[in-house]
Amino acid sequence: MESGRLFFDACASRGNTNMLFLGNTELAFRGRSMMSLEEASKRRPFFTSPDELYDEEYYEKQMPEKKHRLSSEQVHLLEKSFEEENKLEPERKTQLAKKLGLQPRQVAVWFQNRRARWKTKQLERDFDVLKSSYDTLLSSYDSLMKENEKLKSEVVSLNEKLQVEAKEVPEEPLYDKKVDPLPVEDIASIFSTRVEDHQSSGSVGSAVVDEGSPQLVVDSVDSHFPAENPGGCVGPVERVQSEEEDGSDDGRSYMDVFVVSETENQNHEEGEGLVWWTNMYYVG
DNA sequence: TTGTGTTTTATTGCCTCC
DNA sequence: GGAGGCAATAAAACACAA
Repeated sequence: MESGRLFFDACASRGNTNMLFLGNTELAFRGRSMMSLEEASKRRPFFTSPDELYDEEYYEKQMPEKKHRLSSEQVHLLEKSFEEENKLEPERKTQLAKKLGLQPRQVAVWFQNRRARWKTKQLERDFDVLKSSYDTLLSSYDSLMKENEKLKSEVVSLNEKLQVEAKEVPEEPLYDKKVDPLPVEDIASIFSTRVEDHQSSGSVGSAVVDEGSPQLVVDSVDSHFPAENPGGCVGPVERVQSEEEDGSDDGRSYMDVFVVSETENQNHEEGEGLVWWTNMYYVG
């Protein structure tokens, strides 16, 4: 009784004028109603005031059935039908309604609610998939970051080692040496001289140049000087190797030179020359 | 028993399609 | 303009812990 009262109150409070409670028949109509207002009022008189509803006898006769749940068989059949097709054509709707002993409207409402539930579940599934994908990405991002940190610390450690080693070599680093670079033309003249295949003279990778003048021999074994591009500056380094020092007895004076390339297409930072070291010696 | 949270049934209002 | 779908919502029914 109380629930029925509440039901009426709720409908009234919501201004629900579209509902009629006629005995055991609940009629919902709103444009596409199952039964017109005229038809309904022919069958049962519409109650005139809520007070009438408190009369026990009247209430039992007039009030609508409580919301009832569908039986498990009905739900099972509806579920089976939903699996086949989640939309309901009018023909299928009436067939199902007949089969289940329900109003076609109830079948339609059941499908509608079922679709809403399916959609909610689908959203949950999509969320799970996305979350899993996000977690995987996050995990690989984390490991990349760790790897990055590890590599950075390796760089730092190697730099420290380099600094320690730098202290052990000559106090004045070679690359700080101030030299008067030879003009490019002079270098070009040096390297434009005839270059013999040093292999023929027994010294692998070396070349003897211009037999007439003091000969500059480029020892290509230690050289990283590109033979096809001798542009740049050449400067002597203090070390002049004597015959005694290296134990050789070829009658030649040795000197180390370094070459600073000014070539545009070299791979070096702006303002820095790319330095090639080479061992040269004059043939005296 | 009762309070509370969840599920199910149903309504309402809006929108789209024909 | 009617039919039907959908989102939002109400309310009954149900489940369950305290």
